[in-house]
Amino acid sequence: MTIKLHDTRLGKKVDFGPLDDDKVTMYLCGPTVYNYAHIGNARPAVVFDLLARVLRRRYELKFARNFTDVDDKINAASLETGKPIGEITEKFMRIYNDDMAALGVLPPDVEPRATEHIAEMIAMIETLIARGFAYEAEGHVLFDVAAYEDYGALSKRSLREMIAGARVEVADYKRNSHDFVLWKPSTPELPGWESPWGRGRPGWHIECSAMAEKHLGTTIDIHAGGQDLIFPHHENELAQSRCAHGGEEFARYWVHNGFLSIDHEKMSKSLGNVLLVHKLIETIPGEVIRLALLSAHYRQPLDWSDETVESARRMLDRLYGAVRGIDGSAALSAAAEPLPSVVEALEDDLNTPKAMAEFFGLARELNKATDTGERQRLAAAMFATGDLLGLLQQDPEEWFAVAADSALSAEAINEMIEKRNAARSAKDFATADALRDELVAAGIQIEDGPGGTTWRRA
RNA sequence: GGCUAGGUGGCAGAGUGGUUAUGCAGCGGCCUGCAAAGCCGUGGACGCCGGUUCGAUUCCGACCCUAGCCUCCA
Repeated sequence: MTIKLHDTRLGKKVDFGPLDDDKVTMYLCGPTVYNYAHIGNARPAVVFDLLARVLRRRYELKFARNFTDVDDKINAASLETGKPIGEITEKFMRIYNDDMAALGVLPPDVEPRATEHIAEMIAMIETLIARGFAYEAEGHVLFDVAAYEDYGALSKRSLREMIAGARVEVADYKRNSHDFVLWKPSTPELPGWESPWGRGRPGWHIECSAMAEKHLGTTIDIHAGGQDLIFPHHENELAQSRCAHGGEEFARYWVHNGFLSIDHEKMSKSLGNVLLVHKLIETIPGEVIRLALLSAHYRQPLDWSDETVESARRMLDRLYGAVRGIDGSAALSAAAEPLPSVVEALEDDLNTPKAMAEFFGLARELNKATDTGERQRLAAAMFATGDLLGLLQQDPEEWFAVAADSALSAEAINEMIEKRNAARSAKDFATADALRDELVAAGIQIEDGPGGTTWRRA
């Protein structure tokens, strides 16, 4: 079985094979660090973290995810808050990594920053000018889309259509309305670097091209990102890189995740429904958010709502419930392999819903098994599968103890359980039930099992 | 308007040219002092109209609807 991926350029699912037999390179467009990441930003981070995990099982992966730390939005934020640009970008890079870590996103192999690759960008722009794909105009350097005949191949648009549908006034220094900025001049108060075209700063698209080239080479295996980046960002990146590299292929597979909506509405500042990961993780376990983001196939649209979250939480309850109370599970998991059917589903274009269905099948098997050795073997497989998915990373007892809504301490709960069990032994069921009702009212569910009484948050 | 994706049972959400997705919720049973969890069983679906086919939710065409993109939003 080969890994299958849906390639945006071809518009279909294809067999994946890297350029190098056992090495894979992958680039993901990371955040522009001027604000907290929202849940929509988290989707590609989580989805492609999972893809990275899946790829690493078979290949030596070099995964790069950049930070865009020079951008007009950052400049605006600096102007607004009066804080230096570097302070803003440092702060939000740190927060971004912390927030993503809370969602089980493993650090990529490289996290290049745009500001540390200015020289590479300038060199690439010079090459583009020298080869006739870019021109200087009024302190700007622009990419000449007319010089690149495959422009539009990725986003499947023709230049003619785009020009016909253009709704924006064209700057008069552009030869063509779709020419895009590679370099633009900076005023003294804006961040800027000396260049052959004067003091200025790079355009957005060239950043990714330069960073991908520097860290992954001229041709990369997988380029990932959100669907909304296909045009213009990825189309432009593709154009720049190919033209700078003598027409060589830029990315062999283009993979894009679908959009996320909130309560069936587009997330936007004007609607006031922007959900920040930083805020969400205060009340929702990171694994719940992660699973919620993986509950739909990555290319499908995903609607985020309270139900989405609650549903993910219930799924995790079921998985954690199966492995609860099994000894030595953590030690066993080190040697265990993830469930083959889960791996297979993930290797089939990251079919996470299918993978979860298979995972639940394993949980059911475990719930049914009575033999201790069998239960340990199955539990080890559960944890190994969880490791692959970035789930089941907590101790099951801790998972069920997270009593966010309960005012009762663990000691108080255990005390009440003892009292209740004493009453039960004495066949005083009225007292026992009263205690249980009290706990339920506090958000604690009692479970009498063969090994004694356990509890969980409701 | 153009381009690209979608429209599946109460909800979420995979998949398939004829045979159980899965999770939650429902119903019946087992277990339990009663519950909860778990297990067993069960009802319920493929936007609309045509076409291909022995047979289509699955392929083809039209239509309706939804979403994203159409110069810097993941």
